[in-house]
Amino acid sequence: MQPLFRRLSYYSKLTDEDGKTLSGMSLRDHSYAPGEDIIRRGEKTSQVFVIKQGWAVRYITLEDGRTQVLNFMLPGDIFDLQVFLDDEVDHSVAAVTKVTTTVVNSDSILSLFAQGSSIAAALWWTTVQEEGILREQIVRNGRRTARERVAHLILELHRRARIVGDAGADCMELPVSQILIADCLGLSFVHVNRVLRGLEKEGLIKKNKGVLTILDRAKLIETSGYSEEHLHLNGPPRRLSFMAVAE
Amino acid sequence: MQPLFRRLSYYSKLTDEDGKTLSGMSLRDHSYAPGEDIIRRGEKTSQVFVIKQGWAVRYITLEDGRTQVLNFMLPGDIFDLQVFLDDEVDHSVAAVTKVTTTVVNSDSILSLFAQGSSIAAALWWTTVQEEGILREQIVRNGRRTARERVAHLILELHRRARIVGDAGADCMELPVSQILIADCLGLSFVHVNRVLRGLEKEGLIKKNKGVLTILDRAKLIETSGYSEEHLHLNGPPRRLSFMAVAE
DNA sequence: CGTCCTCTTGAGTAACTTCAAGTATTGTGG
DNA sequence: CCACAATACTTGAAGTTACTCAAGAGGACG
Repeated sequence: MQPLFRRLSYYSKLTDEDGKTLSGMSLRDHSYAPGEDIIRRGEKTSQVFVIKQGWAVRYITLEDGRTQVLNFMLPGDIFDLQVFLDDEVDHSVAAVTKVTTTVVNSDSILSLFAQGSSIAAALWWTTVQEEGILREQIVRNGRRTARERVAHLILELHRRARIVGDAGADCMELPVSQILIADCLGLSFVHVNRVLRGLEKEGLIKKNKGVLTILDRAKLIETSGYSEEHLHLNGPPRRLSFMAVAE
Repeated sequence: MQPLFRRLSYYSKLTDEDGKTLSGMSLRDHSYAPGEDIIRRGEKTSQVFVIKQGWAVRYITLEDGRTQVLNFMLPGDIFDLQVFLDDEVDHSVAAVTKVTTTVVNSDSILSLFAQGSSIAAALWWTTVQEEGILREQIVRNGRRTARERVAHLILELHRRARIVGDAGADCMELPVSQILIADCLGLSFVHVNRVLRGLEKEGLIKKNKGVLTILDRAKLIETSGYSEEHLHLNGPPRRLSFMAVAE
Protein backbone atom coordinates (compact mmCIF):
# COMPACT_ATOMS: atom_id res chain seq x y z
CA MET A 1 0.00 0.00 0.00
CA GLN A 2 3.02 2.25 -0.20
CA PRO A 3 1.89 4.15 -3.31
CA LEU A 4 -1.55 4.76 -1.88
CA PHE A 5 -0.09 5.92 1.40
CA ARG A 6 2.28 8.22 -0.41
CA ARG A 7 -0.51 9.60 -2.49
CA LEU A 8 -2.85 10.14 0.41
CA SER A 9 -0.16 11.67 2.58
CA TYR A 10 1.05 14.00 -0.13
CA TYR A 11 -1.19 16.75 1.10
CA SER A 12 -2.88 15.20 4.08
CA LYS A 13 -1.19 14.50 7.37
CA LEU A 14 -1.34 10.77 7.90
CA THR A 15 0.27 9.16 10.91
CA ASP A 16 2.33 5.97 11.00
CA GLU A 17 -0.71 4.50 12.65
CA ASP A 18 -2.73 5.35 9.54
CA GLY A 19 -0.06 3.69 7.46
CA LYS A 20 -0.44 0.51 9.44
CA THR A 21 -4.19 0.65 9.14
CA LEU A 22 -3.86 0.92 5.37
CA SER A 23 -1.48 -2.03 5.21
CA GLY A 24 -3.86 -4.07 7.30
CA MET A 25 -6.65 -3.51 4.79
CA SER A 26 -4.81 -5.17 1.97
CA LEU A 27 -6.09 -8.70 1.46
CA ARG A 28 -3.93 -10.09 -1.30
CA ASP A 29 -1.90 -9.03 -4.30
CA HIS A 30 -2.38 -9.94 -7.90
CA SER A 31 -0.16 -9.46 -10.94
CA TYR A 32 -1.10 -8.77 -14.53
CA ALA A 33 0.95 -8.91 -17.71
CA PRO A 34 1.05 -5.91 -20.07
CA GLY A 35 -2.12 -5.80 -22.10
CA GLU A 36 -4.03 -8.09 -19.79
CA ASP A 37 -7.48 -7.03 -18.65
CA ILE A 38 -7.90 -6.39 -14.96
CA ILE A 39 -11.61 -5.70 -15.16
CA ARG A 40 -13.85 -6.16 -18.14
CA ARG A 41 -16.92 -4.11 -18.97
CA GLY A 42 -20.12 -5.83 -17.97
CA GLU A 43 -18.60 -7.76 -15.10
CA LYS A 44 -20.02 -7.42 -11.68
CA THR A 45 -17.45 -6.81 -9.05
CA SER A 46 -17.76 -6.02 -5.42
CA GLN A 47 -14.04 -5.72 -5.04
CA VAL A 48 -12.04 -2.61 -4.54
CA PHE A 49 -8.46 -2.73 -5.71
CA VAL A 50 -5.51 -0.39 -5.66
CA ILE A 51 -2.75 -0.15 -8.22
CA LYS A 52 0.44 -0.97 -6.37
CA GLN A 53 2.90 -1.00 -9.23
CA GLY A 54 2.77 -0.18 -12.90
CA TRP A 55 0.38 1.71 -15.14
CA ALA A 56 -3.10 0.76 -16.25
CA VAL A 57 -5.84 2.31 -18.39
CA ARG A 58 -9.56 2.65 -18.01
CA TYR A 59 -11.01 2.25 -21.49
CA ILE A 60 -14.08 1.56 -23.58
CA THR A 61 -14.13 -0.18 -26.97
CA LEU A 62 -16.78 0.37 -29.63
CA GLU A 63 -18.16 -2.53 -31.64
CA ASP A 64 -16.02 -1.70 -34.65
CA GLY A 65 -12.80 -1.66 -32.65
CA ARG A 66 -12.37 2.04 -32.07
CA THR A 67 -11.16 2.42 -28.51
CA GLN A 68 -11.15 5.36 -26.18
CA VAL A 69 -8.92 5.57 -23.16
CA LEU A 70 -10.82 7.31 -20.39
CA ASN A 71 -7.95 7.81 -18.05
CA PHE A 72 -4.60 6.42 -17.04
CA MET A 73 -4.26 4.72 -13.67
CA LEU A 74 -1.00 5.18 -11.81
CA PRO A 75 0.23 3.55 -8.62
CA GLY A 76 -2.01 4.59 -5.76
CA ASP A 77 -5.10 4.89 -7.94
CA ILE A 78 -8.21 3.09 -6.82
CA PHE A 79 -10.90 1.11 -8.58
CA ASP A 80 -13.60 1.81 -7.51
CA LEU A 81 -15.38 3.28 -4.54
CA GLN A 82 -18.62 3.26 -6.48
CA VAL A 83 -18.61 -0.46 -6.39
CA PHE A 84 -21.01 -0.62 -3.49
CA LEU A 85 -23.91 -0.58 -5.88
CA ASP A 86 -23.01 -4.07 -6.98
CA ASP A 87 -23.83 -3.12 -10.54
CA GLU A 88 -22.08 -4.04 -13.76
CA VAL A 89 -19.11 -1.83 -14.44
CA ASP A 90 -19.43 0.28 -17.58
CA HIS A 91 -15.81 0.26 -18.64
CA SER A 92 -12.76 -1.97 -18.65
CA VAL A 93 -9.34 -1.65 -17.08
CA ALA A 94 -6.22 -3.11 -18.66
CA ALA A 95 -2.64 -3.33 -17.54
CA VAL A 96 -0.28 -1.18 -19.62
CA THR A 97 2.95 -2.33 -18.01
CA LYS A 98 3.29 -5.25 -15.67
CA VAL A 99 0.84 -4.31 -12.94
CA THR A 100 0.50 -5.37 -9.35
CA THR A 101 -2.79 -4.71 -7.61
CA THR A 102 -3.84 -5.11 -4.04
CA VAL A 103 -7.37 -6.19 -3.33
CA VAL A 104 -8.80 -4.27 -0.44
CA ASN A 105 -11.29 -5.41 2.10
CA SER A 106 -14.20 -3.15 1.35
CA ASP A 107 -15.71 -3.66 4.79
CA SER A 108 -12.65 -2.13 6.36
CA ILE A 109 -12.95 0.88 4.06
CA LEU A 110 -16.50 1.29 5.24
CA SER A 111 -15.54 1.14 8.87
CA LEU A 112 -13.01 3.88 8.20
CA PHE A 113 -15.88 6.06 7.05
CA ALA A 114 -17.96 5.05 10.03
CA GLN A 115 -15.12 5.94 12.37
CA GLY A 116 -14.50 9.26 10.72
CA SER A 117 -10.89 8.41 10.03
CA SER A 118 -8.84 10.97 8.18
CA ILE A 119 -8.01 8.16 5.77
CA ALA A 120 -11.66 8.14 4.77
CA ALA A 121 -11.51 11.84 4.00
CA ALA A 122 -8.44 11.21 1.90
CA LEU A 123 -10.12 8.39 0.02
CA TRP A 124 -13.13 10.53 -0.69
CA TRP A 125 -10.77 13.17 -1.96
CA THR A 126 -9.24 10.73 -4.44
CA THR A 127 -12.66 10.17 -6.00
CA VAL A 128 -13.20 13.91 -6.30
CA GLN A 129 -9.79 14.17 -7.90
CA GLU A 130 -10.60 11.37 -10.29
CA GLU A 131 -13.81 13.04 -11.38
CA GLY A 132 -11.93 16.27 -11.90
CA ILE A 133 -9.50 14.45 -14.14
CA LEU A 134 -12.38 12.98 -16.15
CA ARG A 135 -13.91 16.42 -16.64
CA GLU A 136 -10.59 17.87 -17.70
CA GLN A 137 -10.29 15.03 -20.19
CA ILE A 138 -13.59 16.10 -21.73
CA VAL A 139 -12.46 19.70 -22.08
CA ARG A 140 -9.06 18.73 -23.41
CA ASN A 141 -10.43 16.46 -26.12
CA GLY A 142 -13.40 18.65 -26.89
CA ARG A 143 -11.88 22.08 -27.15
CA ARG A 144 -8.13 21.83 -27.56
CA THR A 145 -6.00 21.28 -30.64
CA ALA A 146 -3.89 18.15 -31.04
CA ARG A 147 -0.77 19.99 -29.98
CA GLU A 148 -2.42 21.40 -26.89
CA ARG A 149 -3.81 18.01 -25.99
CA VAL A 150 -0.50 16.23 -26.14
CA ALA A 151 1.34 18.90 -24.14
CA HIS A 152 -1.48 19.02 -21.61
CA LEU A 153 -1.52 15.27 -21.10
CA ILE A 154 2.23 15.15 -20.61
CA LEU A 155 2.06 17.78 -17.90
CA GLU A 156 -0.82 16.07 -16.14
CA LEU A 157 0.78 12.64 -16.18
CA HIS A 158 4.05 14.01 -14.94
CA ARG A 159 2.35 15.73 -12.08
CA ARG A 160 0.43 12.64 -11.09
CA ALA A 161 3.51 10.45 -11.32
CA ARG A 162 5.40 12.91 -9.18
CA ILE A 163 2.76 12.83 -6.48
CA VAL A 164 3.35 9.14 -5.93
CA GLY A 165 7.11 9.54 -6.17
CA ASP A 166 7.54 7.99 -9.59
CA ALA A 167 9.01 11.00 -11.35
CA GLY A 168 11.82 13.51 -11.04
CA ALA A 169 11.33 17.27 -11.09
CA ASP A 170 11.24 17.32 -14.89
CA CYS A 171 11.48 13.77 -16.06
CA MET A 172 9.51 10.58 -15.77
CA GLU A 173 9.14 7.10 -17.06
CA LEU A 174 6.33 7.17 -19.56
CA PRO A 175 5.55 3.55 -20.34
CA VAL A 176 2.80 4.43 -22.77
CA SER A 177 2.79 3.83 -26.51
CA GLN A 178 1.83 6.57 -28.93
CA ILE A 179 -1.12 4.38 -29.86
CA LEU A 180 -2.45 4.63 -26.32
CA ILE A 181 -1.85 8.36 -26.21
CA ALA A 182 -3.83 8.63 -29.43
CA ASP A 183 -6.67 6.57 -27.98
CA CYS A 184 -6.67 8.81 -24.96
CA LEU A 185 -6.68 12.07 -26.88
CA GLY A 186 -9.08 11.05 -29.63
CA LEU A 187 -6.42 11.34 -32.34
CA SER A 188 -4.74 8.98 -34.80
CA PHE A 189 -1.42 7.60 -33.67
CA VAL A 190 0.21 8.99 -36.79
CA HIS A 191 -0.78 12.48 -35.82
CA VAL A 192 0.32 12.00 -32.23
CA ASN A 193 3.68 10.99 -33.57
CA ARG A 194 3.96 14.12 -35.65
CA VAL A 195 3.00 16.34 -32.75
CA LEU A 196 5.50 14.67 -30.43
CA ARG A 197 8.27 15.00 -32.97
CA GLY A 198 7.31 18.63 -33.35
CA LEU A 199 7.55 19.27 -29.62
CA GLU A 200 10.93 17.57 -29.59
CA LYS A 201 12.26 19.57 -32.52
CA GLU A 202 11.27 22.77 -30.79
CA GLY A 203 13.08 21.66 -27.68
CA LEU A 204 10.09 21.47 -25.36
CA ILE A 205 10.51 17.80 -24.51
CA LYS A 206 12.86 14.91 -25.10
CA LYS A 207 12.17 11.22 -25.16
CA ASN A 208 14.68 8.49 -24.71
CA LYS A 209 13.93 4.83 -24.13
CA GLY A 210 10.68 5.37 -22.32
CA VAL A 211 11.99 8.29 -20.28
CA LEU A 212 10.38 11.59 -21.03
CA THR A 213 12.10 14.82 -20.04
CA ILE A 214 10.43 18.20 -19.93
CA LEU A 215 13.03 20.59 -21.27
CA ASP A 216 11.03 23.81 -21.36
CA ARG A 217 8.20 23.63 -18.89
CA ALA A 218 7.19 27.26 -19.33
CA LYS A 219 6.63 26.87 -23.06
CA LEU A 220 4.92 23.54 -22.58
CA ILE A 221 2.47 25.14 -20.18
CA GLU A 222 1.98 28.05 -22.53
CA THR A 223 1.18 25.92 -25.55
CA SER A 224 -1.15 23.66 -23.62
CA GLY A 225 -2.98 26.11 -21.40
CA TYR A 226 -2.32 23.70 -18.57
CA SER A 227 -3.49 24.45 -15.07
CA GLU A 228 -3.79 22.18 -12.10
CA GLU A 229 -7.09 23.21 -10.63
CA HIS A 230 -8.71 20.01 -11.75
CA LEU A 231 -6.32 17.95 -9.65
CA HIS A 232 -7.64 19.50 -6.44
CA LEU A 233 -4.13 19.62 -5.09
CA ASN A 234 -5.04 21.35 -1.88
CA GLY A 235 -5.78 17.87 -0.76
CA PRO A 236 -8.44 16.50 1.47
CA PRO A 237 -9.57 18.07 4.68
CA ARG A 238 -8.70 16.14 7.79
CA ARG A 239 -12.33 15.30 8.19
CA LEU A 240 -15.23 15.26 5.85
CA SER A 241 -17.77 17.91 6.60
CA PHE A 242 -20.36 15.36 7.55
CA MET A 243 -18.11 13.86 10.13
CA ALA A 244 -18.39 17.01 12.16
CA VAL A 245 -22.11 16.44 12.29
CA ALA A 246 -21.63 13.14 14.02
CA GLU A 247 -19.52 14.64 16.77
CA MET B 1 -38.91 17.37 -5.24
CA GLN B 2 -41.28 15.79 -7.70
CA PRO B 3 -38.73 15.34 -10.49
CA LEU B 4 -36.21 13.80 -8.14
CA PHE B 5 -38.82 11.47 -6.71
CA ARG B 6 -39.90 10.49 -10.18
CA ARG B 7 -36.35 9.86 -11.20
CA LEU B 8 -35.48 7.84 -8.14
CA SER B 9 -38.65 5.82 -8.29
CA TYR B 10 -38.31 5.06 -11.98
CA TYR B 11 -36.54 1.84 -11.25
CA SER B 12 -36.50 1.73 -7.48
CA LYS B 13 -39.53 1.10 -5.35
CA LEU B 14 -40.03 4.15 -3.21
CA THR B 15 -42.96 4.46 -0.84
CA ASP B 16 -45.17 7.48 -0.27
CA GLU B 17 -43.32 7.74 3.00
CA ASP B 18 -40.08 8.11 1.07
CA GLY B 19 -41.72 10.80 -0.99
CA LYS B 20 -42.59 12.72 2.13
CA THR B 21 -39.10 12.30 3.47
CA LEU B 22 -37.74 13.76 0.25
CA SER B 23 -40.09 16.71 0.38
CA GLY B 24 -39.09 17.37 3.95
CA MET B 25 -35.46 17.65 2.97
CA SER B 26 -36.04 20.57 0.68
CA LEU B 27 -35.06 23.80 2.39
CA ARG B 28 -35.89 26.50 -0.10
CA ASP B 29 -36.30 27.08 -3.80
CA HIS B 30 -34.39 29.45 -6.02
CA SER B 31 -34.99 30.60 -9.57
CA TYR B 32 -32.51 31.47 -12.28
CA ALA B 33 -32.95 33.22 -15.61
CA PRO B 34 -31.70 31.60 -18.81
CA GLY B 35 -27.96 32.05 -19.09
CA GLU B 36 -27.52 32.85 -15.43
CA ASP B 37 -24.82 31.02 -13.49
CA ILE B 38 -26.00 28.79 -10.69
CA ILE B 39 -22.52 27.85 -9.54
CA ARG B 40 -19.27 29.34 -10.70
CA ARG B 41 -15.97 27.55 -10.92
CA GLY B 42 -13.73 28.27 -7.97
CA GLU B 43 -16.55 28.90 -5.55
CA LYS B 44 -16.75 26.93 -2.38
CA THR B 45 -20.11 25.51 -1.69
CA SER B 46 -21.35 23.19 0.93
CA GLN B 47 -24.80 23.14 -0.53
CA VAL B 48 -26.45 20.37 -2.39
CA PHE B 49 -29.15 21.39 -4.82
CA VAL B 50 -31.55 19.59 -7.10
CA ILE B 51 -32.88 20.82 -10.42
CA LYS B 52 -36.61 21.09 -10.01
CA GLN B 53 -37.56 22.65 -13.31
CA GLY B 54 -35.74 23.52 -16.48
CA TRP B 55 -32.44 22.54 -18.03
CA ALA B 56 -28.93 23.51 -16.95
CA VAL B 57 -25.38 22.76 -18.13
CA ARG B 58 -22.20 21.89 -16.36
CA TYR B 59 -19.44 23.63 -18.27
CA ILE B 60 -15.85 24.84 -18.28
CA THR B 61 -14.53 27.85 -20.17
CA LEU B 62 -10.93 28.25 -21.31
CA GLU B 63 -9.13 31.59 -21.00
CA ASP B 64 -9.63 32.38 -24.68
CA GLY B 65 -13.37 31.81 -24.53
CA ARG B 66 -13.62 28.29 -25.91
CA THR B 67 -16.33 26.56 -23.94
CA GLN B 68 -16.91 22.90 -23.28
CA VAL B 69 -20.20 21.62 -21.97
CA LEU B 70 -19.53 18.65 -19.73
CA ASN B 71 -23.08 17.51 -19.36
CA PHE B 72 -26.65 18.66 -19.40
CA MET B 73 -28.61 18.71 -16.18
CA LEU B 74 -32.30 17.85 -16.34
CA PRO B 75 -34.96 18.03 -13.67
CA GLY B 76 -34.10 15.60 -10.92
CA ASP B 77 -30.35 15.95 -11.39
CA ILE B 78 -28.27 16.71 -8.35
CA PHE B 79 -25.32 18.96 -7.67
CA ASP B 80 -23.30 17.55 -5.97
CA LEU B 81 -22.86 14.77 -3.48
CA GLN B 82 -19.13 15.29 -3.61
CA VAL B 83 -19.58 18.57 -1.90
CA PHE B 84 -18.72 17.17 1.48
CA LEU B 85 -15.07 17.88 0.86
CA ASP B 86 -15.78 21.55 1.15
CA ASP B 87 -13.39 22.18 -1.72
CA GLU B 88 -13.62 24.62 -4.60
CA VAL B 89 -15.73 23.26 -7.41
CA ASP B 90 -13.84 22.74 -10.65
CA HIS B 91 -16.61 23.61 -13.07
CA SER B 92 -19.57 25.94 -13.43
CA VAL B 93 -23.27 25.34 -13.83
CA ALA B 94 -25.51 27.68 -15.79
CA ALA B 95 -29.23 27.76 -16.38
CA VAL B 96 -30.20 27.03 -19.98
CA THR B 97 -33.91 27.71 -19.61
CA LYS B 98 -35.56 29.31 -16.64
CA VAL B 99 -34.46 27.02 -13.85
CA THR B 100 -35.84 26.34 -10.41
CA THR B 101 -33.59 24.62 -7.91
CA THR B 102 -34.26 23.28 -4.48
CA VAL B 103 -31.54 23.55 -1.90
CA VAL B 104 -31.32 20.42 0.15
CA ASN B 105 -30.33 20.04 3.73
CA SER B 106 -27.15 18.02 3.41
CA ASP B 107 -27.40 16.79 7.00
CA SER B 108 -30.63 15.06 6.20
CA ILE B 109 -29.03 13.35 3.22
CA LEU B 110 -26.35 12.09 5.53
CA SER B 111 -28.82 10.72 8.00
CA LEU B 112 -30.48 8.85 5.14
CA PHE B 113 -27.19 7.12 4.57
CA ALA B 114 -26.76 6.46 8.26
CA GLN B 115 -30.22 4.95 8.45
CA GLY B 116 -29.67 2.79 5.42
CA SER B 117 -32.70 4.24 3.67
CA SER B 118 -33.43 3.01 0.19
CA ILE B 119 -33.41 6.66 -0.82
CA ALA B 120 -29.72 6.72 0.01
CA ALA B 121 -29.13 3.78 -2.29
CA ALA B 122 -31.00 5.60 -5.02
CA LEU B 123 -28.98 8.77 -4.50
CA TRP B 124 -25.76 6.83 -4.68
CA TRP B 125 -27.03 5.32 -7.89
CA THR B 126 -27.56 8.75 -9.42
CA THR B 127 -23.90 9.56 -8.88
CA VAL B 128 -22.88 6.30 -10.52
CA GLN B 129 -25.18 7.15 -13.39
CA GLU B 130 -23.71 10.61 -13.69
CA GLU B 131 -20.20 9.24 -13.86
CA GLY B 132 -21.29 6.81 -16.53
CA ILE B 133 -22.68 9.68 -18.56
CA LEU B 134 -19.39 11.55 -18.21
CA ARG B 135 -17.45 8.55 -19.44
CA GLU B 136 -19.79 8.09 -22.37
CA GLN B 137 -19.26 11.75 -23.19
CA ILE B 138 -15.52 11.11 -23.43
CA VAL B 139 -16.00 8.17 -25.77
CA ARG B 140 -18.56 9.98 -27.88
CA ASN B 141 -16.40 13.04 -28.42
CA GLY B 142 -13.16 11.12 -28.70
CA ARG B 143 -14.04 8.34 -31.07
CA ARG B 144 -17.24 9.14 -32.92
CA THR B 145 -17.88 11.22 -36.03
CA ALA B 146 -19.91 14.41 -35.89
CA ARG B 147 -22.97 12.64 -37.23
CA GLU B 148 -22.70 9.84 -34.70
CA ARG B 149 -22.22 12.32 -31.89
CA VAL B 150 -25.30 14.33 -32.68
CA ALA B 151 -27.52 11.29 -33.06
CA HIS B 152 -26.10 9.75 -29.91
CA LEU B 153 -26.68 12.87 -27.84
CA ILE B 154 -30.26 13.17 -29.04
CA LEU B 155 -31.01 9.62 -28.00
CA GLU B 156 -29.40 10.06 -24.61
CA LEU B 157 -31.17 13.31 -23.83
CA HIS B 158 -34.50 11.91 -24.90
CA ARG B 159 -34.03 8.91 -22.66
CA ARG B 160 -33.09 11.03 -19.69
CA ALA B 161 -35.97 13.42 -20.23
CA ARG B 162 -38.33 10.49 -20.48
CA ILE B 163 -37.16 9.08 -17.16
CA VAL B 164 -38.31 12.20 -15.37
CA GLY B 165 -41.52 12.35 -17.37
CA ASP B 166 -40.58 15.30 -19.57
CA ALA B 167 -40.81 13.54 -22.91
CA GLY B 168 -43.18 11.48 -25.00
CA ALA B 169 -42.32 8.12 -26.48
CA ASP B 170 -40.59 9.73 -29.43
CA CYS B 171 -40.67 13.43 -28.90
CA MET B 172 -39.38 15.93 -26.41
CA GLU B 173 -38.85 19.56 -25.72
CA LEU B 174 -35.23 20.27 -26.47
CA PRO B 175 -34.59 23.78 -25.17
CA VAL B 176 -30.97 23.71 -26.24
CA SER B 177 -29.40 25.91 -28.92
CA GLN B 178 -27.19 24.43 -31.60
CA ILE B 179 -24.39 26.47 -30.09
CA LEU B 180 -24.71 24.55 -26.84
CA ILE B 181 -24.89 21.24 -28.66
CA ALA B 182 -21.70 22.21 -30.45
CA ASP B 183 -20.00 23.11 -27.17
CA CYS B 184 -21.08 19.77 -25.78
CA LEU B 185 -19.88 17.71 -28.73
CA GLY B 186 -16.65 19.56 -29.39
CA LEU B 187 -17.80 20.79 -32.80
CA SER B 188 -18.47 24.12 -34.45
CA PHE B 189 -22.07 25.23 -34.39
CA VAL B 190 -22.04 25.54 -38.16
CA HIS B 191 -21.22 21.90 -38.50
CA VAL B 192 -23.81 20.87 -35.94
CA ASN B 193 -26.34 22.73 -38.01
CA ARG B 194 -25.37 20.89 -41.17
CA VAL B 195 -25.53 17.52 -39.43
CA LEU B 196 -28.95 18.28 -37.96
CA ARG B 197 -30.28 19.40 -41.33
CA GLY B 198 -28.87 16.22 -42.79
CA LEU B 199 -30.65 14.05 -40.24
CA GLU B 200 -33.87 15.92 -40.95
CA LYS B 201 -33.55 15.57 -44.69
CA GLU B 202 -33.09 11.85 -44.32
CA GLY B 203 -36.19 11.67 -42.18
CA LEU B 204 -34.56 10.50 -38.96
CA ILE B 205 -35.69 13.43 -36.87
CA LYS B 206 -37.84 16.53 -37.09
CA LYS B 207 -37.57 19.78 -35.20
CA ASN B 208 -40.31 22.29 -34.74
CA LYS B 209 -40.24 25.22 -32.35
CA GLY B 210 -38.11 23.57 -29.75
CA VAL B 211 -39.86 20.23 -30.01
CA LEU B 212 -37.75 17.41 -31.35
CA THR B 213 -39.36 14.30 -32.76
CA ILE B 214 -37.57 11.07 -33.42
CA LEU B 215 -39.04 9.81 -36.68
CA ASP B 216 -36.89 6.76 -37.27
CA ARG B 217 -35.45 5.50 -34.04
CA ALA B 218 -33.95 2.36 -35.53
CA LYS B 219 -31.89 4.29 -38.05
CA LEU B 220 -30.91 6.85 -35.46
CA ILE B 221 -29.59 4.11 -33.21
CA GLU B 222 -27.83 2.50 -36.12
CA THR B 223 -26.02 5.64 -37.21
CA SER B 224 -25.01 6.56 -33.68
CA GLY B 225 -24.08 3.19 -32.21
CA TYR B 226 -26.17 4.15 -29.22
CA SER B 227 -26.57 1.82 -26.30
CA GLU B 228 -27.85 2.50 -22.84
CA GLU B 229 -25.43 0.59 -20.69
CA HIS B 230 -23.84 3.77 -19.47
CA LEU B 231 -27.11 4.93 -17.96
CA HIS B 232 -27.18 1.99 -15.55
CA LEU B 233 -30.88 1.68 -16.07
CA ASN B 234 -31.27 -1.39 -13.92
CA GLY B 235 -31.48 1.14 -11.20
CA PRO B 236 -30.25 1.11 -7.67
CA PRO B 237 -30.49 -1.84 -5.35
CA ARG B 238 -32.83 -1.38 -2.45
CA ARG B 239 -29.86 -1.23 -0.17
CA LEU B 240 -26.24 -0.48 -0.71
CA SER B 241 -24.00 -3.46 -0.19
CA PHE B 242 -22.37 -1.89 2.79
CA MET B 243 -25.68 -1.41 4.51
CA ALA B 244 -25.98 -5.14 4.84
CA VAL B 245 -22.77 -5.05 6.84
CA ALA B 246 -24.31 -2.80 9.42
CA GLU B 247 -27.23 -5.09 10.02
C1' DC C 1 17.24 -14.74 -36.12
C1' DG C 2 12.86 -13.88 -37.39
C1' DT C 3 8.47 -12.00 -35.98
C1' DC C 4 5.74 -8.64 -34.11
C1' DC C 5 4.91 -4.24 -32.58
C1' DT C 6 5.97 0.50 -32.45
C1' DC C 7 7.78 4.49 -34.51
C1' DT C 8 8.59 7.55 -38.45
C1' DT C 9 7.78 10.00 -42.71
C1' DG C 10 5.49 11.18 -47.13
C1' DA C 11 1.49 11.92 -50.08
C1' DG C 12 -3.20 12.40 -50.83
C1' DT C 13 -7.78 12.98 -48.80
C1' DA C 14 -11.74 13.63 -45.82
C1' DA C 15 -13.90 15.89 -42.05
C1' DC C 16 -14.58 19.72 -39.93
C1' DT C 17 -13.60 24.82 -39.25
C1' DT C 18 -13.63 29.57 -40.42
C1' DC C 19 -15.40 33.39 -42.70
C1' DA C 20 -19.20 35.61 -44.57
C1' DA C 21 -23.73 37.02 -45.52
C1' DG C 22 -28.44 36.50 -45.32
C1' DT C 23 -32.80 34.74 -43.00
C1' DA C 24 -35.69 33.32 -39.28
C1' DT C 25 -36.94 33.60 -34.53
C1' DT C 26 -37.16 35.39 -30.06
C1' DG C 27 -37.14 38.88 -26.75
C1' DT C 28 -37.90 43.78 -25.35
C1' DG C 29 -39.11 48.50 -24.71
C1' DG C 30 -42.25 51.94 -26.31
C1' DC D 1 -49.12 44.94 -29.65
C1' DC D 2 -45.78 46.47 -32.73
C1' DA D 3 -41.03 47.76 -34.06
C1' DC D 4 -36.59 46.95 -33.43
C1' DA D 5 -32.68 44.62 -31.56
C1' DA D 6 -30.47 40.69 -30.45
C1' DT D 7 -29.82 36.04 -30.90
C1' DA D 8 -30.06 31.83 -33.29
C1' DC D 9 -30.29 29.42 -37.62
C1' DT D 10 -28.95 28.45 -42.50
C1' DT D 11 -26.10 28.06 -46.50
C1' DG D 12 -22.01 28.69 -49.52
C1' DA D 13 -17.10 28.91 -50.35
C1' DA D 14 -12.49 28.48 -48.95
C1' DG D 15 -9.14 26.91 -45.72
C1' DT D 16 -7.05 23.89 -42.16
C1' DT D 17 -6.51 20.23 -39.23
C1' DA D 18 -6.14 15.81 -38.69
C1' DC D 19 -6.96 11.16 -41.00
C1' DT D 20 -5.89 7.33 -44.08
C1' DC D 21 -2.94 4.73 -46.70
C1' DA D 22 1.53 3.12 -47.47
C1' DA D 23 6.08 1.68 -46.78
C1' DG D 24 10.25 1.43 -44.42
C1' DA D 25 13.16 1.67 -40.06
C1' DG D 26 13.98 0.69 -35.38
C1' DG D 27 13.37 -2.20 -31.12
C1' DA D 28 11.75 -5.89 -28.12
C1' DC D 29 11.06 -10.64 -27.40
C1' DG D 30 10.99 -15.55 -27.73
